[in-house]
Amino acid sequence: MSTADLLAEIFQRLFSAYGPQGWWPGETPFEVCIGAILTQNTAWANVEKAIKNLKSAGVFDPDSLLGLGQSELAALIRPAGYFNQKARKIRDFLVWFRENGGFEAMRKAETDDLRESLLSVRGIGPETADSILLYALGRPIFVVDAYTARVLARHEIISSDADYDSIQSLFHDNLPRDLQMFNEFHALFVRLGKERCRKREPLCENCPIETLPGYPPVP
DNA sequence: CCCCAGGCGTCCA
DNA sequence: TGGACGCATGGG
Repeated sequence: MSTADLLAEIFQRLFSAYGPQGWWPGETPFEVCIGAILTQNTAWANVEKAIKNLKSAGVFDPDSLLGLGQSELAALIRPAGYFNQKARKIRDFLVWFRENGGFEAMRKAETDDLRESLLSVRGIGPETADSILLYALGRPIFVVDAYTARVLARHEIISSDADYDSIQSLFHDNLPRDLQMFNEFHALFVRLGKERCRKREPLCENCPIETLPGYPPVP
C-alpha cells in the first residue's frame, strides 16, 4: 500500500467513525488566532474560559487587547495556563498584526511568505502558524500536532523523533491540497487523541485505526 | 496524590 | 541541531 493510499485510508476511517468536526471552534478569524496561541500545550476547556473572560471584559479585539497592560492581560487569560508567557505572545502577535496590515493584508499574501512572517513572531511556532493559516485564512495546509505524531509513530509510519516539517511533508506530498480535507483531518486526529490516545496508553481496542494494512498492530 | 493538555523559547553540549 | 527544562491552570 502506498503512503498516499495509507493516509487516505486513515482519513476515511476517522471520518467514517467521527464525522465532520466543524473546526475551528471559534467564531471569527481573530478568535482563531488568539485561541491558537492560548491552546499551546493546554486543554481547550481552559482556553474557552480565558476567551470568555476577555469577551466579558469587553476587550476581545486587537486595539483593546493592546491597550491592556501585560499583567492585566495575563490576569484575564489566567485559566489558560502559562499566562505570563501567553500574555507576551498575544501582545507580540498583535503588534505584528497591526504593523502588517491585519487580515486584509494577510489575505493577499502568498501562503509561504505569510507562514514565514508568522514564524518570525516570538511565540508563534509551526503549529500555531499553520493553525492560523488553515483555520483563520483558509489556506490548504496540514497542521501537525502532538496527537498526529504520536499516532503515526505508534503505527511505525514515522519515527518517534520525526520533526514537524518532515511530518507535514508526508501529508503535503501524498495528499491532494484540499482545504476541507486538511481542515477535517487535523481535527479528526485531535478528536481521536482526546478520546483514545493518552500519552502513556496505546491506542485502545476498537479504535478506528487500530490496525492498518501493511503496518504492525498497535501494542 | 498522580498525569496530562490542540507548544514554544532558551540553554547547553 | 537536538535534547532537557521552564512555563501554569484545571480536569480526570
